[in-house]
Amino acid sequence: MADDKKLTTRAADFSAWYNETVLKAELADYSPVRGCMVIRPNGYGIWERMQRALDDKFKATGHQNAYFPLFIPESFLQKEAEHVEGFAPETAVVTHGGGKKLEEPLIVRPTSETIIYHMFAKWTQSYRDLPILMNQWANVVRWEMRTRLFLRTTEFLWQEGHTAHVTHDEAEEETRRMLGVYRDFMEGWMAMPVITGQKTNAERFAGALRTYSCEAMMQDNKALQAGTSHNLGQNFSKAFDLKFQAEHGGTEFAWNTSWGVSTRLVGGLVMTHGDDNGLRTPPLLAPIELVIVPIYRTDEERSVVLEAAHRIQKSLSDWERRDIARIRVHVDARDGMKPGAKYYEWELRGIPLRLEIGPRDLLKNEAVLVRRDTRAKTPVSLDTLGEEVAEMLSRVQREMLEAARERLDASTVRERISYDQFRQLMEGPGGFVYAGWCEGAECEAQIKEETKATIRVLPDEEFRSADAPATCLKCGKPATAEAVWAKAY
RNA sequence: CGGGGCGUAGCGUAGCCCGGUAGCGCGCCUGCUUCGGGAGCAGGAGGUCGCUGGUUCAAAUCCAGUCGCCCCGACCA
Repeated sequence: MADDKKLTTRAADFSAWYNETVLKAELADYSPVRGCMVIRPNGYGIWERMQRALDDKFKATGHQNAYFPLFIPESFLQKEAEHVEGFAPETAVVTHGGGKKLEEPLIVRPTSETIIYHMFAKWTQSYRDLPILMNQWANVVRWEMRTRLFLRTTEFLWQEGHTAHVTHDEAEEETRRMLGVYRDFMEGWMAMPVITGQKTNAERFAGALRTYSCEAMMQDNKALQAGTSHNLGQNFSKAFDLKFQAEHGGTEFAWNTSWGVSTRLVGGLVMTHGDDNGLRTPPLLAPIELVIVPIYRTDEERSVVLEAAHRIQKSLSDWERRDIARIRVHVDARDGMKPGAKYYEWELRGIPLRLEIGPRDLLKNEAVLVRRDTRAKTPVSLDTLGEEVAEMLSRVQREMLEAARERLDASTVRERISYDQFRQLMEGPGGFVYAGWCEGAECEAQIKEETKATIRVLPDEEFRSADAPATCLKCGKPATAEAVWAKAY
C-alpha cells in the first residue's frame, strides 16, 4: 500500500520516474488523442509563470506580441527548399473544410516562418520599416513518431520570435541577444544551468544560416536542447520577397531571425530538479511558493490554528519583495487529511516551502519552515516570518542553481579521452564531453551512428576549454573546433 | 515503421496455462474515533473484463481479426 504511493526511483528507471512524476504531480495527463497531452493546472501554472517572465524579457528587449494563423497554405512551405525538406514529413494537413475539399490544402503550422515572412513582406517598403521585432505565443503541431509528456508531443505550446533587419550584423546581434535572454531565463528563473553555442550544419534549423542553442543537462546526464535562436540570413526574405528600399538607394532583402522555447521547458525543469519524492520547483516559477499546513486535534485548536494560518497568509501575501511580486501562499485547510499526508502531497508537487503550524508553535509564537529542496526544517518566529520566508525563497532559488551547476560540472568531461573511452562513457554514465573536431560531417555522422551521441554545440568562448583540443575525437586529424558531445532527448 | 509489453471499477492489479456466479489493494461516499511525516474501525457505491466475430450448454479465460496505449530504436523543440 505504501509502495503504491512511492515513485519509481530515478536510479531504478529514470524514464519511469519522469513519467510518474509528471502524472502524479498532476502536471499533465495523457489525452484521448495519440501523442497529445492535457496540461493540468499544476503544470500550466508553471508554464504561465515561464510565459510571464519570458514575455517581460521580450518586451524589455523591444519586441511586441502578435498573432498569426494556425493554418498555412501548403504552397508556402514549399518556397524555402531546406525548410520544406525539414518540416514537410511531420506536418498535419487539412484537406477538407465545411464538408468540401479545399482548393489548396492547409498545413497546421509546425512553425510560422513562412506565413510570418509573407506578412512582413507586405508591411515592409523602406529600411525605415525595419527592424520588425515580433513574437507570438502559439501552439504548433509536429507529427512526431514517438512522443513523451512535455518533451515531445504532437501539439505543443511555445513562443516564436521573428524579426527582420537591414543588415546581417544586426540580425546576428539579435540572434545572439535572444540566446542570451534564454540563458538568463533558464539560469535565473529555472535554476537550470546551460551551455550555449552554435549548432553544426547537421543540427541546424531547416532553412537557417546559423542556429545557436542552450543545452541543459538532465539528471540522467542526457542533454536537452532547451531553446534555440536562428540567424535565418536572407533565405526566407528571398523566398517570400521580403525586400526594402535601402537608405542609399537600391532594393535589398531583409535579414531575419527566429527563436523559440516551448513547454518542453517544463519537462526540463522536472528532469533538472526532481528527486525521488517528486518535483522540486524553483521559487520564481512556483505557482505556490509556500504552503501552510495547519496541525490540530480538537475543533477548538482547529479554529485557532486556521485563524492564525489565514492571518499569516494575508501578511505574507502583502509582503513586499522583488518590487511588485508578493509571496504566493496557500493554506491547506482540507479536513480529514493528516498533516503527514499533506506533506507528501506538497512535496510531490514541488512547492518550495512549507510552513507547519500547530498549537504548540502558536504558544511560542513560532512556526516550522521546511524547504522542499533539502527538506531541512527551521523554527521561525512569527514576528519575522516575512523577512525569513523572503530570504529563504531567494536562498532556495540560488542553491537550486548551484546544485544543478555542480551536477553539470560533475558529469562534464574536459580531459582528452580516446574514442574508445568516449564510447564507453556514452554507453555507461553519459555526460557532456568536450572534444576536438575536424569539422567533417563524416566524423560527426559516424560518432552518432556508433554511440548515439551528437554534437550539442560548438561552445561559445566562455565555455571552451583553456587549452583547445588538438585532434579530432574520431579521426585524429587536427581539430579545427571544439565540440560538446552528448546523448540528447 | 521495426522490436518489446499491456488493455479487467477512478488508479494499480489477481484470475487466463487448466472455460463454470469477477476478487484484492489504493482511492471514493457515510458515520465514529483520529490528526506534530502517507490514520483506524464499521458500513457502502462503483464492472457491457478494449472492440468484433468464432468455438462451446457455458468465454475475462480458447481461436481469429481489429483498435488503442506504454516502453526501446530510427525522426525531432
